[in-house]
Amino acid sequence: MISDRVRVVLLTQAIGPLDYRLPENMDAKPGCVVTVPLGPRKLPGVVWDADVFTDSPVEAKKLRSVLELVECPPIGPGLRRLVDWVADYYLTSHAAVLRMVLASSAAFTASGTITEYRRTGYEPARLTPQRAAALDALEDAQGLVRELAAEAGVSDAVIRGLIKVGAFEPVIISVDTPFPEPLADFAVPELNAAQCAAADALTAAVRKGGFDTFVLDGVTGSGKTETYFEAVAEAIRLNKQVLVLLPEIALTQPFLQRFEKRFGVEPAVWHSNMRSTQRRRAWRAVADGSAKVLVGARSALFLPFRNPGLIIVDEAHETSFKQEDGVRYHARDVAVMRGRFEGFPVVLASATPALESRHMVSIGRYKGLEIPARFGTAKMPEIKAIDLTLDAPERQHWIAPTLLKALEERIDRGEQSLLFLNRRGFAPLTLCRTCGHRFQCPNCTSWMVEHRLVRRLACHHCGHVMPPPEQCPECGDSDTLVACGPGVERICDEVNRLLPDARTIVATSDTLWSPEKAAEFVARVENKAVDIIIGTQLVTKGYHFPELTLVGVIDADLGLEGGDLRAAERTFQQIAQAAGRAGRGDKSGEVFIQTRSPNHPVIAALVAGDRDAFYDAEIEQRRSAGAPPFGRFAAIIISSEDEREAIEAARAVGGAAPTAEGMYVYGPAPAPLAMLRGRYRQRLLVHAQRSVEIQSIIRDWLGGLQFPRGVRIGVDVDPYSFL
DNA sequence: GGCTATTGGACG
DNA sequence: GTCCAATAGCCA
Repeated sequence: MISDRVRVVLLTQAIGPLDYRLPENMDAKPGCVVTVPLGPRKLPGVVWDADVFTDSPVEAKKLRSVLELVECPPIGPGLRRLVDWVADYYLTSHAAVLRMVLASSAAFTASGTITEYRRTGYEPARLTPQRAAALDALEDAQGLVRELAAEAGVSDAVIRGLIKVGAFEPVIISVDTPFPEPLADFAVPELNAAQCAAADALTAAVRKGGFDTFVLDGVTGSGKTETYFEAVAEAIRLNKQVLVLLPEIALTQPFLQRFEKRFGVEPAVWHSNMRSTQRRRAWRAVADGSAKVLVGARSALFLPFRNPGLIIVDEAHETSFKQEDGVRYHARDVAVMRGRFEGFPVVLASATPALESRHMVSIGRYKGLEIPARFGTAKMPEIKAIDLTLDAPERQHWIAPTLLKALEERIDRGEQSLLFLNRRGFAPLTLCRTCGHRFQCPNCTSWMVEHRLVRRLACHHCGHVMPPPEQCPECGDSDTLVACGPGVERICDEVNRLLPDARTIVATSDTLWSPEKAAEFVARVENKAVDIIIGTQLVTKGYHFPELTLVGVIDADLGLEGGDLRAAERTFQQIAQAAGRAGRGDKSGEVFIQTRSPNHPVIAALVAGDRDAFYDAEIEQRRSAGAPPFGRFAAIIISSEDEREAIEAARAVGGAAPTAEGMYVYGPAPAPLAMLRGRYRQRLLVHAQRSVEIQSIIRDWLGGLQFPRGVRIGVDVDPYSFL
């Protein structure tokens, strides 16, 4: 006997999978999207493989019937295994992951359709001359009522009457316009030998199919994109779909242009602030296989590709691939798992691969592909350190004389420069000269950052803003507030004062917040309407400005503070990426790194251009500390609006900590951002050897505890932010 | 006793 | 998540 019972994962969190009866006429296999009754409500869910869950089945008489089968392509087995894996690995619910797959109702909204009609073959009993003429003329026709009436030379009412008696039937047509097909051979570029070798390896893997992971490691300006485009082309030829993941929306615009030059059309796009109709169109086109190439942010990873053949993770070292709220997954790692479950190659492209990725190459799990030199005549820039203790800027200035002189030279020569400082706004801290009051966010443990361009103080964590106060709220003195430290806006001010003729532009997420703004920025720089760009890490990625020959790193020591696990690696990557903007055309580039500790291994490695030595030293340090990739961490964050409640709950978690061989639990302690968005946060840190199954241990540990309402527990597996 | 506020399960 | 029923708290 075939079981008429199905397991349904509801999209509502905190309700586990439930069993339903399948009506006889309904064929809902695992992966099908359905609606089911729950109490008085009607909820969406997905039929799931029964063997994934181990709970004992509910008695048959409790079962209610599935209400309807939603008209949408089912979620395939590979993607279902990925959902299982993500839910298990990142300690979250199937519901939370499935919501990303169904992209908050993109799957359900059936709007954007029109209804056409066609003949059913039924002959109505009452056959007037008009009806007979219509049936005769519209034998194989299909169209809107208006169109059919016009074609048959009768009135709309005749057709409507025929629809009513059943001689015509409705056909639902999607108005979503299909995405144009990219052309694999639209503009095939000339590749150099190193690019060719890498491209051949990738195209061979795409052709062969099956899972494999490649680390495409090419210095900045080496033409990584052109290289992996060959693999994209091969997938298009084989009629397979491709996903390209980018770390920031700001990068999509230049990417789309490069893509169009190579393949003749723009690819489909996916990111979080799309309109719901665009979202629906992209979702459907991915699901029915008509969108061949999709470029997207993290969340595109969970789209239901019908026939996936390749995922490219561009700038794969970027920490923004780690999702920090909701389901805290790492897109790079999930991409690799998706390739494994669905059997296709995954490419991690970067000029500065993550230590983890390099390690996987060295132990033979991933395949390394290197492009060691820049493309064409471009040479790697020369990198020099400026010792700020010897070559100091004036008081309340941040540009050392040597760097200033270099900037002047570029202006004289009509070349462009980039000043890199990873700090938005004017000044990171504002304080009162009289009483020492510091402006702190009322909801977070962080300073209010002055943004002079928009005349506001803003919290970069929760978005709280206030107008710049006239007087100190503590002591009441006016005109005593001073800005401490530099942000990009302040550096821009300094440049404008010292080099009044220079045309400057500030490039941060505040100024390039939309693809249009980003495109405008690119156009201004390319048209040489800008001499000096002052930017955060946003401009260190993806952009290619041939006239840019000087990069100045304002404060290389900034990222090294705080001493988190990846501080050195991140600083190295950021500065290497910033430096990589220089000298990408036929003019050679020069990079100055301002630092107070020129002998720090990170700075020394950058100046010496000795990437491998830095990576090797860093990996040894990780090994001896048992840090990733040799060991693993998980953070347990306990938060509440009430501080005492948070502390007590955290103590309870700490008190119940299990002991396991090779696992250590630290804390609880106030989380590094002790207050965030009005919630007090406590943290425990779990450090374990790789062999320890921390997921099941933490699941059992927290599952056995009860907390007052208002206390929230979040687990961050493989945390990136130790902030 | 009778009223309202709080909380723990069930929901299939 | 939302509903409901059992329970606790409160006043007269």
